[in-house]
Amino acid sequence: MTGARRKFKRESEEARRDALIEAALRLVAEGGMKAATVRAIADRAGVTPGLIRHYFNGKDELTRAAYSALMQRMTEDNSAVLDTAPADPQARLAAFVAASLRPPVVDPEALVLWAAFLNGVRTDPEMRAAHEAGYVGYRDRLQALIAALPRRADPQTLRAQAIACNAVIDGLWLEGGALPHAFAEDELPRIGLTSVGAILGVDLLSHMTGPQT
Amino acid sequence: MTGARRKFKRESEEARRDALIEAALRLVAEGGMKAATVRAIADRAGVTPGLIRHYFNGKDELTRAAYSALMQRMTEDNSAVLDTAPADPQARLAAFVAASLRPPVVDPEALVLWAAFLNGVRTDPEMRAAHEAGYVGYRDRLQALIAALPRRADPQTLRAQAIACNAVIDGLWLEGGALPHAFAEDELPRIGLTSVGAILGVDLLSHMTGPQT
DNA sequence: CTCATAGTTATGCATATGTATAACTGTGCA
DNA sequence: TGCACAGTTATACATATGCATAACTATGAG
Repeated sequence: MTGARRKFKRESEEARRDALIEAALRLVAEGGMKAATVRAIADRAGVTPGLIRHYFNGKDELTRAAYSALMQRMTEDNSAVLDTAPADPQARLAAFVAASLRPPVVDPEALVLWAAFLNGVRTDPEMRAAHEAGYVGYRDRLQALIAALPRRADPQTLRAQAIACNAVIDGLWLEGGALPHAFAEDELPRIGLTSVGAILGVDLLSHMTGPQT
Repeated sequence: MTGARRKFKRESEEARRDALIEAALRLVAEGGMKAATVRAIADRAGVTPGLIRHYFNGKDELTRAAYSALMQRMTEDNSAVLDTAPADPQARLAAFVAASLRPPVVDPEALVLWAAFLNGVRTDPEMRAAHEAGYVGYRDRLQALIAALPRRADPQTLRAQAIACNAVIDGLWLEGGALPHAFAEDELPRIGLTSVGAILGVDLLSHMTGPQT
């Protein structure tokens, strides 16, 4: 056996960071945080462990970067629906709620990732900040959609209703990820529209469109 | 320094197993699965690491036992309410739903534990079985309460509605654990009763009782 | 009181993990 | 072409982790 040194190709910083983050997320999704060791991550990304330290100050920083990327991806998936949504406020809200309860937002892998990072989010201030940002961003969008409904509601109840609707949606999102086979096609969006409609006192179910555009 | 051997007291098998399980759960709740090492668990339980192997075949078995204990405790907390619940079906269901959305069922620590064990539940067949048992147990109780309501509903929609209500409740349970400060006193039960009532087409909110008996 | 046994501790080991450091090499530039 | 540097690899190290084994001792039976 010749002790031949491994061949390699130089890549841009962005490409390498993305590859490492993606490898970390995949490993976490497959086997929990425990499975995402520096060696496993490097192997999955096709590099050697030392390179992680070249692009990140340590494993913790890579973990934080991976979580930020996850949050960003999820919020993007979700808000993209508003670009093609109709103008009618009620239909618009219905589209947003339904999109939050369908793939790719509802996804077993996303749930596992969320759970795996939960403790870090509690503990690490930076991860906590990233989480808060993503959470309030989503809730603000939801609240804006609710505020646009043709009805009268004072700011206080508006905010309370936004929290309530967000809770129902988040909860159903969790259930959909945890028990993918328990729900029939479009059953989750239907439950969500029923519940959110009940909280707001409007009918959203009739505005539900078929499976994503 | 005298190499004095540590003093110890003999305990019953049950006491030792309980202590080790409790120590493991506390550590997981505080720092995730990663924090629950054999040494840390033994230290927290006031014994030395070797003893874990005396009472469990390995760390995995202790982990499984801890999860089973957790599931058992949670389902007990929840079903205890039915013992003192009123006889009227509607009030009975309302009491059950509300209890599921109040402490001690809703609890940040419980959520963290749930998340920490999620990957193991997916992976390990035994943990999966324990989870399924607890889940269907809860859903069956809920479905029985729904079936007792004075209205007509065929078995198929009954089951679908039970799943939907369960999803809403679970979701709100999650939110309550994740954001303890986001909800006012009894706001979570109120949201839950509103949503479940909407799904079933009955009024549950008027049957809500004050904070737990 | 004696003593055997099972509960408990102490020690050691093989492996895994994160990180530091040095050696190598592909790549753009003069 | 040749060179210098940043990207990449290889190696080493200190510590942590789960597990095995042997030594010890609290406790109950006789």
